[in-house]
Amino acid sequence: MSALLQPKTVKGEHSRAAIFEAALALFQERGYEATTMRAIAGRAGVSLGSSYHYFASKEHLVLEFYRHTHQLHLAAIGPVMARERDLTARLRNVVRAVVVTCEPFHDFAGAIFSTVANPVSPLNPFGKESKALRDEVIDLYAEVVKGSDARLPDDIVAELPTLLWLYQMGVLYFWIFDKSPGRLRTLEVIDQTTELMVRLLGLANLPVLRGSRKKILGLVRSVAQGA
Amino acid sequence: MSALLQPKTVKGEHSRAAIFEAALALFQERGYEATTMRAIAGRAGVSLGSSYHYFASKEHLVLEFYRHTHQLHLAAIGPVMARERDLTARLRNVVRAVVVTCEPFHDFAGAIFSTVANPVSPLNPFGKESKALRDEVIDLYAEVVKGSDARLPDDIVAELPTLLWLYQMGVLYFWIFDKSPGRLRTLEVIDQTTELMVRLLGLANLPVLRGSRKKILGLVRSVAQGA
DNA sequence: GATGCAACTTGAACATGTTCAAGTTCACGT
DNA sequence: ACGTGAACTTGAACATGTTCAAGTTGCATC
Repeated sequence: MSALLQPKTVKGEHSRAAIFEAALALFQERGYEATTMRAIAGRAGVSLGSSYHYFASKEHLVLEFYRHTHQLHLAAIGPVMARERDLTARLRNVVRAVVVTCEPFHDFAGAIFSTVANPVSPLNPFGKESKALRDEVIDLYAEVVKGSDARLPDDIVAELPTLLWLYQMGVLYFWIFDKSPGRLRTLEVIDQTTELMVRLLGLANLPVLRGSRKKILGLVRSVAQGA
Repeated sequence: MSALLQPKTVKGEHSRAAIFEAALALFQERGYEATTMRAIAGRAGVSLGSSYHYFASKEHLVLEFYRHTHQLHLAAIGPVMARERDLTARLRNVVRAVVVTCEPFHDFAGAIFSTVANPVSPLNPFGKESKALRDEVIDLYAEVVKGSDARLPDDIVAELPTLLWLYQMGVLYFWIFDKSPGRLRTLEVIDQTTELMVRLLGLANLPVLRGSRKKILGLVRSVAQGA
C-alpha cells in the first residue's frame, strides 16, 4: 500500500486537506494519543475509511505534519538566509527558527517523537518514506554552509550538512523535554552549541586535531548512511 | 497504579517469572509487535488479567527486559573490569560487551527502542521509572573511569559517566540499524569512537581547547538533567 | 445519452492493549 | 475450626487503529 495518496480530483484535495487540518487541530487540543482517527474523520466531515484512503496510518499524518512544519521553517528563514553571511549567525538563526516554528506544537511533539524515532517504522528519520524530507533538510543545511563566508576544507563541507541535520534532531529532542518558560534553555543551548561547533571547525586544521578529523568525518559518514 | 508489582508470595513470584520468560521467548520468536498480551499469558499459563497484575503494561515488560540485559552485561564485564586498567581498553570492552550481550535480541530491539525513547512515557531514559536502572548504568561508567589508570581533571571526571551513558545509547541506536554480518560495523565504530574520545580527553588541557572544555561540560550537564 | 472506469466514500468487522468488578486461595490470628 | 483480609486470578467488556468488500460519484469516450 502506498504511503499516502495524492488526490486526483479537487474533491479529493479538499478531503485530504480537511483530514490533515482536523488532525492538526485535534492534536493541539487533545494531544496525539487522545486524538482518535474517528474524531479526526468526524471533524473533517468524512468517514473513517476515507481517512485511511488518504493517509495510510495515523503515523502518516505525523509525516505530513513534519512536511508542514518544514515549510513553515523555510518561510521563516528566508530573509536571514538571504542577508546573513557569518556562519555562526546563520546556523544560530536557522536552528532557533526550528524551535520557534515548532513552539505551537510543543505540547504534543513529545508524543509523536517516538513514532519518528522508531527504527522499525519506514517513517523513521533514516527510513525510506522520510527520505525526500530528510534530503530537503540536509540540502537546507548545505545552503547554510555554502551561503556563508566561512572557508572550510572540502572534506568537512561534504559531511557538515549531514552532521548539522543530526544536530538539529538532537536539539529537537532536548527541546521536547524543555519545560523552561519560553523554552529559553533550548535557545541558550542552541547559542552555545552553534558557537562551539564553528569554533571547533576553525581548529580542525591544527596539527593535534588533524588525525582525529579524518576519523570523525568517517564516523559521521558511517552513522549517516545508517545500515 | 504502580509500575510493576513485586510478588509477596512464592506463587506470585512463579507467575511473574513465567510471564516475563514467556514474553522474552515470544519477543524473540515473533518480534515485539506480533507478540500479543494474550499469547504471553497463554504461554505463561496464566490469564490475561494476571499479566496486568504483575506488569502494568506491555511496555513494562520491556523495562524488565532492560533490567535483565543489564544483569547479563554486568556479569559479562566482571573479569575485564577487575583486570584491565587502561581507560581506552576498559571502555572498548565494556561497550563491546553491551552489543554482544544484546545480540540475541537484535531482531526485536528496534521495535522496542521507540517505546524507550518516547519522551511522554515514564519509561523513557530520562524518566522516573527508569531512574534506578539509569543510575546503575551511570555508576557503572563511573567505575570504568575510576578503575582506570587515567588521570583526568575533576570537572571532567564529574560529567564523564553521564556522557558515556549517553554515548552508550547512541551506540545502541547505531547497532539497531546495523545489518552487517556479525554486527562488525558496530564493533568497528565502538573501537574508533572509544579511542577518539580518550584521545580528545587527553587534549582537553591544551590552551586552544580550554575555553571549549568548560562549555562542553556545561552542556553535558544541561542535557543530562533533561528538563 | 449510455457505458465504463477510476476516484472516492462508507461503516461494519476485526485485532489487540487495557480495565475492572467479581471470584478464589491461603496464611494467620483467635 | 473459623473468620479475615491481602494476594492472587479470571475473563468479559471496552477503546481504538486498521482492513476491506461494497457502494457512489463523476468524467471521458463512444
